[in-house]
Amino acid sequence: MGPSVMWFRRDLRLADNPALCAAAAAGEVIPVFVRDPRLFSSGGARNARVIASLASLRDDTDGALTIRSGDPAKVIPDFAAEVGARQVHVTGETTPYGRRRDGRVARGLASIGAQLMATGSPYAVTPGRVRNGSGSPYQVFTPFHKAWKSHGWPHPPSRPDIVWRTGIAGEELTAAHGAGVGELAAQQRWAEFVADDLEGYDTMRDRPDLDRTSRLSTSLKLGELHPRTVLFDLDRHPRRREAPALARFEAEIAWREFYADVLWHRPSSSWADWKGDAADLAYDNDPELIEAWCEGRTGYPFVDAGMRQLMSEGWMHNRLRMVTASFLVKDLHVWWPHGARHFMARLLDGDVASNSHGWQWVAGTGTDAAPYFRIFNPVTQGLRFDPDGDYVRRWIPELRHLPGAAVHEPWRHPGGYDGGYPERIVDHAVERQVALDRFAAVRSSR
DNA sequence: TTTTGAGTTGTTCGA
DNA sequence: GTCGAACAACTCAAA
Repeated sequence: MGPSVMWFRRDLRLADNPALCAAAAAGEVIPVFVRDPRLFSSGGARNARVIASLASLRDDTDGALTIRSGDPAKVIPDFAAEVGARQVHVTGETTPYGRRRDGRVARGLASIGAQLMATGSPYAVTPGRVRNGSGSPYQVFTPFHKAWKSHGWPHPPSRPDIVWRTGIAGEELTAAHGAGVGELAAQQRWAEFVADDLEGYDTMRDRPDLDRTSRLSTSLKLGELHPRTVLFDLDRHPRRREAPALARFEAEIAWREFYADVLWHRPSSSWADWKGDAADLAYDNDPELIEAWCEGRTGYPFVDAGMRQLMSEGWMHNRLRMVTASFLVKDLHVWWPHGARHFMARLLDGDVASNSHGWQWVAGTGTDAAPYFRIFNPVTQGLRFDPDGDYVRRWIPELRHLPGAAVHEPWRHPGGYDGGYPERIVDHAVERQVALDRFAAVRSSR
């Protein structure tokens, strides 16, 4: 039997990797990663993060990981022919682009007498598998969650003995190893989170000032860690005292799986309204307001702090993702894909399913969407979830001279603008009413 | 087929 | 300052 190719994509790990097990079972393994210009064109920080993870994976494969660039539909069949492999193993892909791409790759391979072998997926339960009593996909989270849980998932496979074939020519990795990046770092981060931050997660997760989330989103996105591994560990966690925290973390994983399932059934919902009845809502899409939002100078400290964290870290706390998204959609009257695109360009953990459907939830166009009257007040949210103002001061130097919660309302404090912080670009109370009126107009026209 | 209960994350107003 | 009600109906899922 000849060698087989293991084409890594959203599964940059060796542990709990059924596709890699399948490749190893067939004999010698040649690992490859393809830099697809379609996915590598935007966002320098994201590329750097992927490249750092690849450097780690290359070490873990005894240097065997080969890097190629180009359209996978050409690169992969060429590579298979070059190394004499009849099988290319992958983790199944579920995103709209990934599915189209894999279809083209499979046809390219077939034309040279080779096969694309898909095993598993980046999810505990492969999207499309969870169905309701009448065989339809779920459109509401809670029943999905219940069914998803009872569907169950297999025991994580143990790491196979792999014979890597080294010495295949490829491209150099242009970035140095990133500290704290890669499969081992993700496993360590998960273990640390369970040990230090899981207790109280159910309530603390909402506090951006305390920073008590797992910070595993990018590792899950890149597949340095598989959610099945996480769920398996949670199931076996001994401490009953932490039951609410365990349940909450599991539910967050379930949300990720739910949105992947929703997107799988409706690929167009990545950039179009899932629920069409908001399509005739009047949006302003004012470029100047959008730019102010992107750059974190709306004059609402909590919103701006979130946007600046995104700019600086390529990550934003979940509470801020909701608050900033609500502000763009409800206060600035911007159609959600404008915001979703910006998030995707900046977020290291940017995942089309979670991102688009998180935005649609806020905008009221998605599955199980927030009621139209649920409009976040950026000041109230700041006072509630950043009560001492520490998060705002961390990201907005212009407000560091204000003590405590005063940073949330510089307009109420003498000298509040002495640091050069901008005035509010809109009046929340006014724009909230505008948003409500526009929803009412759509309703009455139906 | 019909019915029934329920649905992530909020805000404001008035008693 | 605290608390409950109103903000709308609609659709989904399951019995």
